[in-house]
Amino acid sequence: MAEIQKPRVTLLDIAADADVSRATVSLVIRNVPTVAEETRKRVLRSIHKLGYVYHRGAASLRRQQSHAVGLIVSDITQPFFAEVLIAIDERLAAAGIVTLLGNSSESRAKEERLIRTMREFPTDGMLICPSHDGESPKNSRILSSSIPTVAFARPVPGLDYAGINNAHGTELAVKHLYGLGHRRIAFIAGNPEVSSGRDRLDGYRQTVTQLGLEFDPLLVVPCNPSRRGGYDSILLLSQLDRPPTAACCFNDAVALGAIEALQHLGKKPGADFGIVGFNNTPEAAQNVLTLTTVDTAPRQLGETAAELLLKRIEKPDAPIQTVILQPRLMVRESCGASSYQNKTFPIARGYAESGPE
Amino acid sequence: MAEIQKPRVTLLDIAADADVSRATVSLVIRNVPTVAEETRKRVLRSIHKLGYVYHRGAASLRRQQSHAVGLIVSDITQPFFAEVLIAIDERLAAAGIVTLLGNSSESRAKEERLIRTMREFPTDGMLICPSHDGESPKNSRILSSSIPTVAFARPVPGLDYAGINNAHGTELAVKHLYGLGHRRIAFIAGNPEVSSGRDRLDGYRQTVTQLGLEFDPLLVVPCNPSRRGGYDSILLLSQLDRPPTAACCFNDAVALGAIEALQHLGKKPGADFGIVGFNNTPEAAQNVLTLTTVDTAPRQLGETAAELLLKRIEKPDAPIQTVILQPRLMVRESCGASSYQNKTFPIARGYAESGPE
DNA sequence: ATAGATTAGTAGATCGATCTAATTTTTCGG
DNA sequence: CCGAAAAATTAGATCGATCTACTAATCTAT
Repeated sequence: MAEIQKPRVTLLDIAADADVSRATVSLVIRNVPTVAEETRKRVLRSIHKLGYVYHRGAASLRRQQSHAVGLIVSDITQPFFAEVLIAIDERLAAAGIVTLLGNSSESRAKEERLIRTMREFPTDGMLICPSHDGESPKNSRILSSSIPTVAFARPVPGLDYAGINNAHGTELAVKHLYGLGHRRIAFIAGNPEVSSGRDRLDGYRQTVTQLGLEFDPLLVVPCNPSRRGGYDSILLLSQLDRPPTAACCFNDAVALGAIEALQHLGKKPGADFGIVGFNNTPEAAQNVLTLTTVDTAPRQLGETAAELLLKRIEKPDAPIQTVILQPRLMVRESCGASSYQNKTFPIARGYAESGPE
Repeated sequence: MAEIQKPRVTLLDIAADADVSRATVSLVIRNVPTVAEETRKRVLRSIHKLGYVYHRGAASLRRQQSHAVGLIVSDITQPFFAEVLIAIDERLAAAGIVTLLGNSSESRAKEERLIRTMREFPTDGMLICPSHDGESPKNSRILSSSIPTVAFARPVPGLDYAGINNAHGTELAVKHLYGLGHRRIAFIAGNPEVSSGRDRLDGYRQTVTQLGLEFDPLLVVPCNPSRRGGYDSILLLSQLDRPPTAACCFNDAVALGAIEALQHLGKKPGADFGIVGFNNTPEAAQNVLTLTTVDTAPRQLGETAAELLLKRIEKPDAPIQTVILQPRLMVRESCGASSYQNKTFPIARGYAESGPE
């Protein structure tokens, strides 16, 4: 069944078949209007007949642009980044650009290797979410030294940047809880050493102060940014002399872990205790007690980043741009808006709807 | 600060600087041993001095191979696929191959577009997890018609295939539950129309029969393969005249939803009711009640797929190969091995460990 | 010392598409 | 029907690295 390795069909083959020159075929392919309608049709027929496949590589070499960009993400297994990535890919595909993906796994060494590979490819530009310690000057030098590059989710000095207003996110969360009557609000902080964690903590601290509440360091619990981290943090907080009545969480996974811990302690999340998540990942809506969370609009972030890159490629010398997206609060059940205690139980649905496998 | 767009440094520039020919520089770059040590050093010095960046595109054109392969995945947001993808990427990177990622979002149209783009690029081969209806003859014709291609996770007739033994996975799960004394075991089935769902259901049915248990269609509940689906399915099952005492689940998300529902109904999962998941995603271990689950070893799957592709590229005419990985059972708490009711509570850990953001 | 083998280095063609500059063909006013 | 302008087409150079085939230099062995 395996066909014999036939050599690639090239412009020259088409040209011979359609009885025109290589150049004319190229014009037809690129839809240049100076070709007579009749020859155009003849060429197209030959292209179809011989099963011609365009060779981007060759075109890139001559044109000095590849219509490919590199995309380096720090951890592809995170739902937030997966969404960003999809949005970037879709936006760039719409502009006729192919995306080369690299996953740095938060490793600086891998990141460097990826950057090198992508420069060699060569790509017309790069999108990067730097690995944790990405703010070192050494890295930014490497980045800015060559092709158009845009940072997203985590800023890099000297590069265009698309990010979200993390501080505003926690501000929304805290104010929401305050509005529901909570006066002791914990912050389950994740890792406050990465830029997103730092900014979210800042937002928490400032808002608490602004609302005239006491800023109590005991209410700030750093944790592993996972379900387990959220679970453990609630246990810790419950042992305080003056325990909190609500918590805003570093991300949705932490929030879901927190909910689990509360249930375990016999508390009713939503009714007895308010929980706000961060990111609005799909599981926030799928959870049985749906999660009130800060929607960081990953798809919009991806689209924005892609657009910044397209602009930068077009005008390499334009001044550096920073776009910060404002998150919104998604109010659901985990703060008591409508507790699941009163909810009618759903009936099992069929499997027609798609979802994770 | 923006440097002036300087034209690319090429072999010719290096050659001029090191006072040798283009060809010699090329030999040095490719580490061909026929170059005298002294000239080699001189050339390397010039390369470093002028900041030369290798141009893969140009090399690919001449060599007729790109050292790039396409990777098309049906849904990158799923943790299982994200893991597979990382493993593939790492294995190929070790072989000096760059991966072009495409996400088809389970859409046939996108998949076709991606295949075309990757053929144009051109890539030396492709790895594909076909979108749901990927077993149609039309698709397989497109795939097999040109470059070396390997399917993974979902088979495509006529292509090399790396997959997991889904039927054996549910067999392990059912037998484990049987061994613990369960005699009415439900199967929360996800979507039995995709190949993985169908195979898992087959494994369930055969094992149940083999063990001499009654195959009761009421115990098979198709559902949305999400937490919500698992939750709803347990509610449905609990209303049966003769409810089950255990369930094996289509995947970990379903299993976690099921656990949530059991807790909600006042049952103690692990003690009163056995639950087995599928895939061994990170959340299975991170859950408070750790999940007994079928480990499908996504990283190993990825590695295997990558290796199949490397072999296929090397020998395009070798007979088609299929590698099926045998899953293993990860015994944790959700079947009563050691119920979390007796577990000491963990103390909150610091944020030194890395984890999802 | 010299033929023959080995080692080191190079000129020039080549991969496939595109660009430039030129040529051929067509159109059309007078 | 001529000649100029416009339209359609093309030859040949080019992008950057690699390959083939060849030359030049050095080394052996008799």
